[in-house]
Amino acid sequence: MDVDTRLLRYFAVVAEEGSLTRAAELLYVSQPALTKQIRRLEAGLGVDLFTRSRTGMALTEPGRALAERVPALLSGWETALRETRGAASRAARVLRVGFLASAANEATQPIIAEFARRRPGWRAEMRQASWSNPSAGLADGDVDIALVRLPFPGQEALRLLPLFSEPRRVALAASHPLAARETIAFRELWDEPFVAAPAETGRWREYWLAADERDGHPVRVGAVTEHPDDWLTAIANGYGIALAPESAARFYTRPGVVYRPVTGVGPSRVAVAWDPADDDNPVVRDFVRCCRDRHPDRPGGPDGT
Amino acid sequence: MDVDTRLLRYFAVVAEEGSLTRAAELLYVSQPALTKQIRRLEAGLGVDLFTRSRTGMALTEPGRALAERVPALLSGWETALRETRGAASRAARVLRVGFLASAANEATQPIIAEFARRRPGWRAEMRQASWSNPSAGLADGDVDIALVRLPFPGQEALRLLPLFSEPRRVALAASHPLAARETIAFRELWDEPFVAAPAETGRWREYWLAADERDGHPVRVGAVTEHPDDWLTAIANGYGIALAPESAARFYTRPGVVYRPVTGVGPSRVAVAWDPADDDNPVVRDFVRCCRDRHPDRPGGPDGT
DNA sequence: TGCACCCATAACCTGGAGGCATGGACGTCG
DNA sequence: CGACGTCCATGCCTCCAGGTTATGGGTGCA
Repeated sequence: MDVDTRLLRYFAVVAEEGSLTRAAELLYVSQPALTKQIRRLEAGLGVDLFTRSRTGMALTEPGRALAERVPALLSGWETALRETRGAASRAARVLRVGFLASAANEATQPIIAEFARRRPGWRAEMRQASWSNPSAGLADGDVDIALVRLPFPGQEALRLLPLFSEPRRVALAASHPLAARETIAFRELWDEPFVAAPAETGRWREYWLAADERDGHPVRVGAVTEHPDDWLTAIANGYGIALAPESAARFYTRPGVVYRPVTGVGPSRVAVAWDPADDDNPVVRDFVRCCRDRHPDRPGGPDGT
Repeated sequence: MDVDTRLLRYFAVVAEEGSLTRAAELLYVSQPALTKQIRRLEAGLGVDLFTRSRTGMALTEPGRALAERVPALLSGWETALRETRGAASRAARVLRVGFLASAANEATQPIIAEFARRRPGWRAEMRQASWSNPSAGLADGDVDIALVRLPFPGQEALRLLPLFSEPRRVALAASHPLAARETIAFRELWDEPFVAAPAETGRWREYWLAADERDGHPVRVGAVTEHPDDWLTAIANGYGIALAPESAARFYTRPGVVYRPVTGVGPSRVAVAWDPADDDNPVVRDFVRCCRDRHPDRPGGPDGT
């Protein structure tokens, strides 16, 4: 009997949630579609996987047996997928470089240029990640190397080479009362609503909300965004304010959004990160060397191309 | 990205064969269908898996990476499938008993009856296997225990308890010249065409062609059959003759087919077989005990129900 | 030059997977 | 006790994926 990994994912979620309705929401499909799929799976196996009741779906004994195996199958496929794509980019002499919007800013261009010089024939494929993905795809194996901002969850499992740090500023709507100020102390912002990263980014989100610099004062979240565009829009619309690296003031400008120096929060550190499995990968090593050689020692001064 | 195991199987065969045309034949689909599927896989992965040429399909480097992983994924799924079905039959108190057409014949009924006595609440689900499957589904995990005829390929990996042996006879068309004879010496049959089992059954097929009792004389195969019905038809139509256990003369009769004693070939041995992993399975042990207790010591004498 | 062998493409058909609306069982609460 | 809420199942519709046959287009070989 053949199955689709999608079907296995569906099954796994239903098994986990114990409810078709809830699982359907998580999976972004309609409940009848899930009903049909699960029944199809059961029919194909010739086995009842769940006992239905008003309280939901409970795994049967054979259902439990299947549920034990499915995660390994799915992650096996994910691994195969990653390996295949990794092999493809190696074969094509492409280094997949993930970066967070606003990660390296001015530093990026010289690093890429240096890499092109050091590795003729190779191409660095730049992939911008959304803020829901603070490792910029490295944790998922989608890229070979990444330019990131520390700290982020999962960084312990990666190699990290810090490149530089830069002060953080606060971005706020031009119409905001504090926008008139030259400099702002962070504690003045404790009660402001913030534009935050998605919740699943954990420590990363905390860091940009400066949760550690609030003396336990709770955070107000006015909006959640994943991309610079939404972020700027949310700030311009006054949904909230946000901390941002100094270089964002040069890279992400928009009428109605201003950046102001802020005291009382630490700087942001930029690093290059890679998978320990690539420690011996000469292309990755070269890229890291490019980063070390080429990161601007003075984070100011955009240098064009 | 989601995939179907079917797609992975397709890919594996194309990778193995190095040719869409040949793979399509093996998979019983049309060549354009395979073309489309493989291209779809490549598109989904965003990776070229093969280089096409007039000589066929050669794996690329990433294609090779995928091909290395796929067998493990497929067998992982097969395992999950078996475990789930096994759990289902345990939960339903069903012992899946595989048997070859004509394996135990008269012995089967008393064994089942004894099992019902010894394990009230349990049910023995009898599954007749075709002759392309001499382990009666045990090798594939489709059944928990099997009544088989020795020898067959793969028996070394199983537990076997021989139950009894019975002489072999020859089945031939009533119109066959030798049908008039009371007894036939096997060497008289060396040049006769035989009705054989499918080639993939290896040693099992050999045994029923009595390849060892021919002094190297080559076998003529007149027809290949998988089921008793085809087998009887082939013999009645004169496509060939065949060896059969003595009990087949009682169980598989048809106008135009006669059975005659034959000298010069060894007897056939019936055994009960199970997976070593089930050595401690009390239900399997019970069934084995039923076999030991209940097999007819005198293979003759049909005893009805 | 014509053929044989591959793979790709085109046109068409069917079934499966999705969506929406609704039904039916059952507990809960006013 | 009846109205409602919460599940999962069903019916109907649409659309796409996967299959088929027929055909095209390279390329080596006789």
